[in-house]
Amino acid sequence: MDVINAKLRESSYRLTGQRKAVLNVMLENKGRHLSAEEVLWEARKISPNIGIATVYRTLEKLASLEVLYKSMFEGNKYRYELAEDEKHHHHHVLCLACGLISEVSGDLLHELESDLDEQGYKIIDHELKFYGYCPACNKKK
Amino acid sequence: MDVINAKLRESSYRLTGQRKAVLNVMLENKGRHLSAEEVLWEARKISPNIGIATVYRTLEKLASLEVLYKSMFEGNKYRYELAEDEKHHHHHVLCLACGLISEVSGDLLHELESDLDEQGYKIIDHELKFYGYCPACNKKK
DNA sequence: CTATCTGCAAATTCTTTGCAGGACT
DNA sequence: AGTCCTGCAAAGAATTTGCAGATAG
Repeated sequence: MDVINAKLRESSYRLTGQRKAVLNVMLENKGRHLSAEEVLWEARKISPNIGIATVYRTLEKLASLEVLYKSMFEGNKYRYELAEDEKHHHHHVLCLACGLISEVSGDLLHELESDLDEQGYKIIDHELKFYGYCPACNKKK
Repeated sequence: MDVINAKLRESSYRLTGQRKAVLNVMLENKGRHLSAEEVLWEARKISPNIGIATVYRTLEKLASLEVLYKSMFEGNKYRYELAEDEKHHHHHVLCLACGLISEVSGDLLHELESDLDEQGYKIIDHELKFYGYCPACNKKK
């Protein structure tokens, strides 16, 4: 939290009620992947008049500061999650049955990246998603 | 091509002029990743009155038959590429400088998948994207 | 004070859908 | 003939932007 505050200050970022609300929503949902719409509903419990534009602007800013991770799900929708240092590189498993998003840690990909390195690429980041069934749904089948 | 035709027939799929046009565009751009809009412009050279809706419907159908692969790029836009059997599992490298999309083959991910298997997941597919610089742009820096 | 932030509504961008007419087999 | 297909235009969904008023520092 101190780290987050420091990051915010760095970029002439005003800590308004609405931003506090969005930040609280994200902190209270550590580990979950929320859409902008979901953040809006939660944030309105704290800051009732907050609008969707403000939510988007805030999430965008927080993502650019790496306070949040932003990634695309369901092909056409971003979801945001609190960035936690321990899991800098993590991957998502999306359950095709129930929609559960779980996470896999592990940096299995360094090998592939150094291959690309040798080919002349400079890899900055990667994104990996798995599609399948979560343990609960897999059992039911 | 025979394989494609067979697939089409299987699903009471009519090979109209517009669909031939889209298919030709994709065949002529083997290895490239086209957006619906790009397919539209190319297809109009062959079938001048084709509309964007038809392009989407055709691409969707071809993707469902696994004649094409469909994947999300730039966060908000699908791109389509001809499916070639040899590279069933391949991954994308998106150059942050020039936008070039190149491909990596290799199924480095089985290891991670079997880990998940042991945890009770049933993994059906995965999608991996790398972000960085292609050899040409990396050199220029 | 004054630069930044907000809510609203309108605009954008990509994709999908409804419908009336047209075409393939 | 009858089902499937097409183009058009309108609808949808997610996100962004312009603007005039509000507010943090």
